[in-house]
Amino acid sequence: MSINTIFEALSHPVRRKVLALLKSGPMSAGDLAGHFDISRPTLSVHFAKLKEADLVAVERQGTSLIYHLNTSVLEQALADVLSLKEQDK
Amino acid sequence: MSINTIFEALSHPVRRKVLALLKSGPMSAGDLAGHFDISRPTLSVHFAKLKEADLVAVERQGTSLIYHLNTSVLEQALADVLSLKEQDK
DNA sequence: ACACTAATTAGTTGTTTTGCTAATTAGTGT
DNA sequence: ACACTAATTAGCAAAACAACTAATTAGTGT
Repeated sequence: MSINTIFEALSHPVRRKVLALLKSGPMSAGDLAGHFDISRPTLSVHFAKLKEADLVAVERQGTSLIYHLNTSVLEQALADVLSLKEQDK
Repeated sequence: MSINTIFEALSHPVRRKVLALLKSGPMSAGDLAGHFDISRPTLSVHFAKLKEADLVAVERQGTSLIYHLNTSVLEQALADVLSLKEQDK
């Protein structure tokens, strides 16, 4: 998992807000969508980027997809920034 | 200083590398340029974004511009992410 | 004033990202 | 099998970003 992927994921306000919302606990895509003014498909692409960076995990619950914050990945990324290391360029 | 500006600044690998280089101490634009394969004007724009986010400070020394890492701003930004707050959207 | 060096700003171009609507996949219930 | 709900993927247009070259600004020395 490249630190670039993580920073790319963190670079958009909507995606950071998603993480902030998930901090209080897992939520379905639909519940998350309720907090934004953008279309569901657009939001879905944001979810995909967070997933690609491994910042969130998904689990299906019936017809819903439940998103969880992957706290450890986020914290590791930040620790890396504090020491300002770059695994790759 | 918006957290969005800071994240936008942190989102590019070149800009993160600049911060990493400045971690060992202040450097001139020219010295920094020696560490990259991109043109000076392009790099200059990267510097401007770091400055806009207040992640670095600049000081003129003769004909050179010396860049300093603004450690406290960086650390505050990361602390904010750890708590995942968003000052603005 | 002129030349020289350091660095930035301006203008342009190609690429990447974002966001939309439409279409598709997946699961549940009848 | 069909309808219904949840969410994603596909395809496309608009906006934002990054890179280049050329031109400009700023400082130093002659």
